[in-house]
Amino acid sequence: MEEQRALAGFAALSQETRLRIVRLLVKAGPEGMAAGAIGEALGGASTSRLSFHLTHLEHAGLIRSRREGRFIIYSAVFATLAGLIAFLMRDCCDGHPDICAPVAAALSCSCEPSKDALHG
Amino acid sequence: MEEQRALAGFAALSQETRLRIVRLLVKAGPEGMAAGAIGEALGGASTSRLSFHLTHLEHAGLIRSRREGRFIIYSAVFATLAGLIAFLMRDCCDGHPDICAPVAAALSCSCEPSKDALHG
DNA sequence: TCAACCTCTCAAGATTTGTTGATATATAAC
DNA sequence: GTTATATATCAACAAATCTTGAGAGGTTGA
Repeated sequence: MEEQRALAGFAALSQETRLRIVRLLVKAGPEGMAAGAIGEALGGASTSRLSFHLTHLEHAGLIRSRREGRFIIYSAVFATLAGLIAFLMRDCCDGHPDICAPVAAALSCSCEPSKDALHG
Repeated sequence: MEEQRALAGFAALSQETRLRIVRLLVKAGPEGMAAGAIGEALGGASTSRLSFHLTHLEHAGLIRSRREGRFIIYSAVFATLAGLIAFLMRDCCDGHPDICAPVAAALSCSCEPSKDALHG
């Protein structure tokens, strides 16, 4: 991932509504959610506001959309999330994995609900 | 990590100069770098501008500072980086690790220079 | 104490970003 | 084909953010 793309990604995640949308879609997985359902889960954002943020996120490559009948379904793009993390941590610690081990630990923890020390 | 802290973190990372500073300090490791050295590496940002962004990053908890004589040394706070990633990916995929595995792969790759598929 | 050095603070102006309300497009049902 | 549903677009205003330039705080060594 190049710098400009990473900047767009972090900027997209730096706004309350958008961060909530991404987290919602990360939980939802590949199936995704309809725009309306996202708006409901977020508790009543106006459609124009929601659309503004969804467009912003899609343009940043963090989410993607597909049409299903009247609905537009959004889902998280995990490759972009992975790219952001890799960009941030690339060449970390000058090749001393022990230093950034906690970062890796935090992530594997998220993927395995049983070890929930960091879930609270 | 709570939402407001995560938002502050992503906002801090969403600006070109600040993202470069963080990546520089991630590479530098716990030893860190003096403010002046950071400014030089970034290629001539004015001291007030540099100080503005360093303060912003420190306030977001992404970096920390210590004084050494005339110099102020900044270093990355890896726990905060870990927290951001964990916050973003928490409860991902409704408990199906296979879906977000690429994210974990991207990170472990960063920590082990030998597997450099994502380093280019 | 003085001079040199390193870094921070402040105020003003320019730029970017987010919200609102009205309107437009697309699909589905009758 | 008309109406209802779902979502996107646009323009205007409000608010947050970044840069610049001037100046001030500490620290060191003579």
